[in-house]
Amino acid sequence: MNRTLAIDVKNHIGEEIKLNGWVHQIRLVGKIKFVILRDRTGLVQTIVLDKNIDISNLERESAVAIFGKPKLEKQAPNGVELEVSKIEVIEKAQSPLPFEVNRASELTNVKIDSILDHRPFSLRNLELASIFRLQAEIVRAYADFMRSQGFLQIHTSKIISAGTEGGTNLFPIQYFEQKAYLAQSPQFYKQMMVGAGYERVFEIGFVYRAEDHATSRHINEYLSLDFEMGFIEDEQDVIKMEIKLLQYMFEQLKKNCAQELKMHNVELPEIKTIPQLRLSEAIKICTDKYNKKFENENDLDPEAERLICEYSKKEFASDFVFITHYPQSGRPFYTMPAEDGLTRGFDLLYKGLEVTTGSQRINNFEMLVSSMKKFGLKPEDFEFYLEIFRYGMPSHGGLAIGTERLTQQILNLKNIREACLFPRDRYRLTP
RNA sequence: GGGCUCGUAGUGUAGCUUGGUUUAACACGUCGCCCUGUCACGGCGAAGAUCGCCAGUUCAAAUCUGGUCGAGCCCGCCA
Repeated sequence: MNRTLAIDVKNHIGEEIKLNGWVHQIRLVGKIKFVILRDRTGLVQTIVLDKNIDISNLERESAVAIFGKPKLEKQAPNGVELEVSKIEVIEKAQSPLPFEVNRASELTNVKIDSILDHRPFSLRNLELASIFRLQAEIVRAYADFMRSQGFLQIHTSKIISAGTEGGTNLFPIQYFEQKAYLAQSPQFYKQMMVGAGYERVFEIGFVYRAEDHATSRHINEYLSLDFEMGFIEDEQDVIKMEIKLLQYMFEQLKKNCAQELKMHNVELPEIKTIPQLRLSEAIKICTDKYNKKFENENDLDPEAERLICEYSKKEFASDFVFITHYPQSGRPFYTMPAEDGLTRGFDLLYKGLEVTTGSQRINNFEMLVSSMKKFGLKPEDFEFYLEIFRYGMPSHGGLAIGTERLTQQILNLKNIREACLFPRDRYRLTP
């Protein structure tokens, strides 16, 4: 017999059908027994009235086949339930279960560490599973949008010979007789592909940061949504592209993830435009309006990021805010300089957290080489990268979005690890 | 690299400040009995923890001290 999905049960009233799934809940109410079945499409209530059907040994979370006839029933959830004729246990679940998986998280209140220790099992929970359904939609919408704008999807190596952006640490790996590193960004490669003639490219791939921190917003391997575009006027073209991207993405999420958003009590706003502040203005706002003191005026610290987002929400009714005109000292060597020691680099903050870094890049060969030297890098080590800059490199720019951070902020998750299936952090290598 | 906090049944917590009537409590889960409309079902009962580990102080340690292992958070840095 073909299998029917939970979501389709209502279309088979009166027919004998087979359901497959997991035993979500068992409720014994006297001589009536309810078995709630869960499959990938959701829940469906089944009812056992025949006293010859023995379910006394049925365990929650066992994988089962349930046979029976659906009927309309006012008292059932969604008005439909299946009257059981037979239950087959495909594979029994052992007791005890690692934790209560069939309830809303606010009721089970399981700690992130227990969730991650039992990661596949934890995703039996509808609320936890919904995070990754939404994340899949974020990534799908990203790819669809980029393609619609003429971007080519590329896949570049995560095994590299040298780092791109000085500051962050690289994971060294042994590559036969050579020393190699895990890529911290596809930066060089996406720029090279712009110069190659594709003009517009995007990549969805893991990147690796050997940063020795343990916070609710850092993981050492994360999924980076990168794009790079050629023949731009300046960084504003990149910013405009990201605004259109986020508008499209939010529309798609509202349309295709209504259930997931509702499960997390999230109502996505319509993005009209996104305000911009120069870094110097942002610092002034923090100092003047919030009495914040800065030790380093090259960047906003996490507290300042939260304050500026609070300000943006109040003044512009926007959860997002771009910070622009960062000084050269805080940005990577390939960032296009602007007047007064500033750059054409920007960040995007969302609900108090940095989710994007981008910029216009240097496209002139001599300027790039001299910038490299200023940063203490040897141009001869990067010949593979520099070559294309000799042969007519267009003006260009791009950005990178942290997928898990974006997911975390959209769903108001406390910890970024909740937005990552198998997070790699300072101490965790399994599962 | 610097700082702060937490480890108590399968899960989540209380108890620790002020060591002793604690036989370590509560909720969920598990097991048994009852219940013909549950939907966070309900009622009655039961099992399940040498209080992370090691050492110390003490007549007495879940409780105080030191070490150790594990975990969470903040800062620097970053998406």
